[in-house]
Amino acid sequence: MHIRHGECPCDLNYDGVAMSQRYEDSRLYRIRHSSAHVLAEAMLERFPEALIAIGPPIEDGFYYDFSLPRTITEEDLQWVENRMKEIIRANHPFKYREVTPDEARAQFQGQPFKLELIEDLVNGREDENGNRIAEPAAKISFYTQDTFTDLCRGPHVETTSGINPDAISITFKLPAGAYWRGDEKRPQLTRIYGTAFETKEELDEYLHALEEAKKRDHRILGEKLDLFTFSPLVGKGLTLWKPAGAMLRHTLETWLRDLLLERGYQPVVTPHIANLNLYKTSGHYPYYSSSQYAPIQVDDEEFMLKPMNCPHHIMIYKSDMHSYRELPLRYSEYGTVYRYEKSGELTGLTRVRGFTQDDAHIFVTPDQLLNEFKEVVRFFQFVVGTLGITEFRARVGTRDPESDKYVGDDALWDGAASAIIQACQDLGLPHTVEPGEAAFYGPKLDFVLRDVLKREWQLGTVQVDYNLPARFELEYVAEDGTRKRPIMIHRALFGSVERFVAILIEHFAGAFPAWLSPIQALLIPITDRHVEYANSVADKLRARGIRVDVDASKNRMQAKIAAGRERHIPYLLIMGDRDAQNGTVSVRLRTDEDLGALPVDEFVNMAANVISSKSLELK
RNA sequence: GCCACCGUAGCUCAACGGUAGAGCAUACGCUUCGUAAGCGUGAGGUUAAGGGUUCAAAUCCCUUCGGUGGCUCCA
Repeated sequence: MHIRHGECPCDLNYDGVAMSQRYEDSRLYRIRHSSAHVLAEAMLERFPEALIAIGPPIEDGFYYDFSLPRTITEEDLQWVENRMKEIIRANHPFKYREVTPDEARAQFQGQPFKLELIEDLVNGREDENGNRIAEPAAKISFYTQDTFTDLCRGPHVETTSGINPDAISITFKLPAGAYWRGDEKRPQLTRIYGTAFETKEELDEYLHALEEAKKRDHRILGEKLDLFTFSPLVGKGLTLWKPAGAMLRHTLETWLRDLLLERGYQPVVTPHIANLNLYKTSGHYPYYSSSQYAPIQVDDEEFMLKPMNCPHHIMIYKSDMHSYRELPLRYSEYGTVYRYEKSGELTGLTRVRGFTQDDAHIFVTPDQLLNEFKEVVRFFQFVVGTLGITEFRARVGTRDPESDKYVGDDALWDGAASAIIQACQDLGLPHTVEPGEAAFYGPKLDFVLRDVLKREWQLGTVQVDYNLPARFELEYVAEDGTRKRPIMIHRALFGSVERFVAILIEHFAGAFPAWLSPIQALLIPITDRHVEYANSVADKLRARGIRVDVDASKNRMQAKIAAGRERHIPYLLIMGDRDAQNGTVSVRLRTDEDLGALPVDEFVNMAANVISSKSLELK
């Protein structure tokens, strides 16, 4: 099945460690599933005309979708939550019953969504959770509690008192719109989210964790740390990087650029617009046209803002004759691209309309494909490993066999997909295979990370492509003198610099490792008469490449320390008379550890060492 | 794009039909202090924009713009 964010935590095995018990088999799962039924019962009391759709457990809770006669209000929600608790306390059993299709149809007269589900079960199309089923369902079953009966396979708790009325909430999250069966062409329903735990303490803990998570949201920290901003006058989804954010970004880019050079990548640079014909040749137009900005008319030609860098790199490849001896040929570029994302899809730095990919395209012979692919995966592992990021999952995106949005013939697709799966197996990389997640030109391996609100975002990607080389008629001269077609690997490790920075901000909660911190040391002269000494120390640190700020304000030292802590600056260097006399700085770490007075050179050596080693520690 | 909610000073928020306020930040003055925020004064807002209702609108209604939570779609 498709795993969408917020659903099915069972497979979300971020660190590859097998979970001791599957979520679906847990008591908590049954509690949440049962809570969804109670929610539906209470909602039907509040809105007797409501149409009911589906209500599954999800990670962290459950939901139920309704078609309502009017907009639901906060008062409605509160009423329903209170009513749910009453129903729970009445201790109604959940009664299971198998029924015939006709009984099912009769039960749900006037409930068109349920009737559609019944027909799909009877005809073997989809089950009630939207999963494809090959055969007609063996049986149709109901669960009934109190006055409410639902089409359902279970499992449930024995009676409603299996749910703790003090450990449920449907008011913690606003209702949302959701399309029937996830199809934007079908009716939009009102989705009520709820959560349930076994104890009130667990619920409170969950709600508290949610509040804490919001504090490390990259949008909040981006404002607080002066990293980036947006302006409606510039345009939504178009990031303005402030000096501190640009410094962070620059540091990341420089680091990766050096790593690329070490690994035999060659830099290339390409423009931000191109003739529409380029994208017609590549197939990006029209396959991708819904996410592209409208063409720009220039004289009698049409140009388009660059939505991806691949065709440009291909034209560089095509500008020369290549020998097999040159391959793998690796072109890399920080390529800024522009994509028209629907307005409701934009989110902070994770989803924007203009972003920079750490893009590269590698041209290989068939023999080289597997090994080169594995090298890219190892490269990704090295990059995130350096940052201490271990929580990600690998997703092999293959073609959806029922969709027509893919180019190229089946044999090539299958060959490419099996190469990717082979590479994962060779590397011992746990992965899921998900149909429908491929690029239009080929299957791919994506590295998916979660933000602080547990939403999934694709970052690094490695894609195998036989199609664009064919469309552009790419060639290399083989050992035997014949012309052969290279295979392309599209790859990005950060994915986009914007999204990667967002994930980093949240991962570190704004307290970046020293080497990434926009300001690495804050110099705090205790009084005005120490400013001169602070400036001389600052010069020494800058000479060793350490990024410093001198707080020469008239604030008290304590206030300067507080400000430095707020900014999560790794090293706070306090200096007063004693330090000026002895040539020392009093070092206080971001962690509040006090290292006492150190000779300036000693501190510089320590800090420079931490920075150059990209250590996650501060000493 | 769709459903819902929201938009008050640079930031975080208050006032919720009756003349727009606080803290932080900023400017100026006082203070010159040894490890989590010294004191004072000033400046800063046609309450996102436009329209409507009302004797009176930040507050109620409509439109547009922007944001948030979802859905859809994606790096």
